[in-house]
Amino acid sequence: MRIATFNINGLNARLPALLQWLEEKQPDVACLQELKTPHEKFPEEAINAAGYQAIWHGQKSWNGVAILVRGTEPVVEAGRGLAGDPEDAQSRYIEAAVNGVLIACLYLPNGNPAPGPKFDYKLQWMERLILRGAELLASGSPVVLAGDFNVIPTELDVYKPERWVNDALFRAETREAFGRLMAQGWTDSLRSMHPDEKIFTFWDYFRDAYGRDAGLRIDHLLLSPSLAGELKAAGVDRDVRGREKPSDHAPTWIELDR
DNA sequence: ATGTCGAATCGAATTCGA
Repeated sequence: MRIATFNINGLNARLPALLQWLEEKQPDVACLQELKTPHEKFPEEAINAAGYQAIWHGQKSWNGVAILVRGTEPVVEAGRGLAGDPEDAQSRYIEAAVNGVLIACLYLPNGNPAPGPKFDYKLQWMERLILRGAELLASGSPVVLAGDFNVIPTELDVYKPERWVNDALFRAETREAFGRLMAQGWTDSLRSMHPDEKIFTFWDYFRDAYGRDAGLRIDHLLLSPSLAGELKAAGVDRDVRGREKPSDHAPTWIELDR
């Protein structure tokens, strides 16, 4: 079973790129973030024609998440939205059960500029995710937390750490909260398969960041303890970032033995 | 500070968020 996460940065603008990648890689599950489209403008027919069923949580202009599943099996929906703040109108979280695995697709807030209200929102959102993570682990179900976490976990995950120490993606508060999530027992699948490699999943559009390989590793697939032993491979489809009209993220994937 | 995208707007350029 192959599960991928891909911040698409505008689903309708990027639909040809998405369809090409799905056709090439045929992941069993694809978690998408930054759809930037309202619910009713989701390109469901094109995605169905590509062989995928989808559930999504859209929003006008910003955010938006979706889970695509290959084949004819309907997606069993577990929920939209992250509990803990009834005032939160941003579409950043969706869960689905696929082949016995609970898949959570998330788009964690960027949080810049920091400090400030956007950073506060990010940290509060992380606390809510930590609570949901504990619930999911307590359920005993196999779980994958997949998405754009907007968190650079360590210095190995950024091309030039000293430039990012005050950025919301790398600040001490952010890494501390991410560390508390990980301490629940999650496995960082990319890092566990490649302990010492510099691996990036995002390259800014500015200043030819991709050409200079000035990237970040901020897209993650975290595995519950019950799934960690099933991890067979993990990687990044880097070349997708180098194509025409690319997203600023590359698809990131794992292969599970199931 | 810079730079570049996508989406939306009392639009044909500007803003917002990233």
